[in-house]
Amino acid sequence: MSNTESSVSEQHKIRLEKLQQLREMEANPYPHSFDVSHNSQYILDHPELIKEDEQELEEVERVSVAGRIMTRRIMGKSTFFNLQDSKGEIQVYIRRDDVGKENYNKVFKKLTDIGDIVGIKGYVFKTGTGETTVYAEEFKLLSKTLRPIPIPKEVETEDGETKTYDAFTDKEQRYRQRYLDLVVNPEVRDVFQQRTSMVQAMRNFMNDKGYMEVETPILQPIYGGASAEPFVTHHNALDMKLYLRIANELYLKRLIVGGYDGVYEFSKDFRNEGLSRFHNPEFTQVELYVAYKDYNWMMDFVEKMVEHVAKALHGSTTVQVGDQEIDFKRPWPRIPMFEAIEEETGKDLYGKDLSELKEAAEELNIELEDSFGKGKIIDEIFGEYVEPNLIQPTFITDYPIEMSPLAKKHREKEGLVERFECICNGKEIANAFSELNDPVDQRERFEEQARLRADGDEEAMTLDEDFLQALEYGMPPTAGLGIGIDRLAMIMTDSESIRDVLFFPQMKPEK
RNA sequence: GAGUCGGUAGCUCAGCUGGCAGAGCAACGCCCUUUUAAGGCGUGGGUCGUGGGUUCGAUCCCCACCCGACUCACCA
Repeated sequence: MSNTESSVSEQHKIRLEKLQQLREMEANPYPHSFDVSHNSQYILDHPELIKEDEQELEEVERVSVAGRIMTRRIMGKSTFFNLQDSKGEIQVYIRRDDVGKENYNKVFKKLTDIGDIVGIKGYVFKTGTGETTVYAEEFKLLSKTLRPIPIPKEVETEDGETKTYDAFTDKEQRYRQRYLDLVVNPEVRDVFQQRTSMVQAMRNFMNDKGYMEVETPILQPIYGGASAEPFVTHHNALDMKLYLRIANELYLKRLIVGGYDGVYEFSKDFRNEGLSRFHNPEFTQVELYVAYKDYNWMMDFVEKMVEHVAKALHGSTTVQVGDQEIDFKRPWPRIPMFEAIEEETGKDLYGKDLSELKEAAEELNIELEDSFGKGKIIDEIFGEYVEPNLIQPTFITDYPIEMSPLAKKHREKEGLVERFECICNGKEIANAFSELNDPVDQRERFEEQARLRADGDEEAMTLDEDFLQALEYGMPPTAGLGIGIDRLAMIMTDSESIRDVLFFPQMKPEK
């Protein structure tokens, strides 16, 4: 929307005029700073700040608060309004005779609007109805808003419930103008606070173990580490094609070759695929690689870390997600993939060849494409019959080798690799292997991927010669892990859509 | 990509069978010094998502398109 005369709303025009008037009376509508001494939450939590009736004014501690005017009740020469800061809301009482006639009548009453950001200095008292309130001795406009903010009204009903009127609910508007969503919907601020707490809990957990947080390239000449369609870009000076990473696995493993015992990275990854309530083109994963460990050790680690996260966020191992209660208390069940499939479908697919798998898939009404190999067919059956039923956190272990070109062969079971996924609420939240460190085997796996690509599988991995070279210099036995941060955040915050845990989800432009 | 539903004032929403565009809050003017959806009296505010069509006349009916939500299919 442009600010041309014809397109601004009536209310916008009125505020532009108010801004002009403020400038003419030399009341700066955008001053440079304001000393804030207290926040709303602190004041409400500290009743000793409240002025007692018998107390002299000089003895009372002064507070200065700042924030946005949310509601206003003007009663002539005095006014109550609610001020919202980063921690919550507090009521302010302001009187003409305390803050000055011009300041009150003109600047505050005439030229200040709901939504404007103001600073207040004064003391804390309790009103006749018992509400802790800041009594304003000084009032200062800190930022004049030009657009009306869609502030909802709240009222407490007789049975003590809070009823909200005119809530800002339009999802499209909320996603496009997240800043307004955050101003107006406190539960949205909570969700993002929890997301940040979750990441911090994980970071602390890994730091406590002595693992090192690192940064690896986002722009990669060869994309790898996952099966996905990449975004492509171009470097002008080098005149070369570059890809936005779809994963950072191969770089972190190079660092394990380099001698670190444990490295991890919270990484934005990019996949050029469809959008849905579980998929955003850019999303966050944490990947962790630990030397001298295997996937059994990693299962223990994941259980401990996620249990720790649940406790850090909710003070308990249980989390309410929709109408399900999910309990992250360890240990979690560990079920080999083929056993899980047999349990749900009655079919034992272990050791079956391609034509037998195709037959089984048809009996199970799975639609197949010609390019599907053994791994893909098994994955389809698993995704259809098993995954959606796994609500409580569960490790599915020992995947077919065809699905996992970077995982080490199983030490006992032919045709399988030492890989697990953690499924929770019907979705994968973690994926891990005993990492393949045999450079000869790894080269063969890449070559197999090349054959799959030639047969039409566009997501098959590309051979990364430099990575192979790194393995040829020797990588210790290593356990590797990836956890989908957005997915885990959805579970931990009981959010139905990935858009609700991303500040700025991908949207089409409005026009 | 397919299906369903939606887009009307700053916000939340009505709008009948096609006949001058409505409400509450917000805004504007006046009154009001312990209110809390404060209150009282009064006033203004609209590209009805966009573009066509039918019609004397379209927010309403028809066609196309844009944007979104949800469901389904592929990827985490």
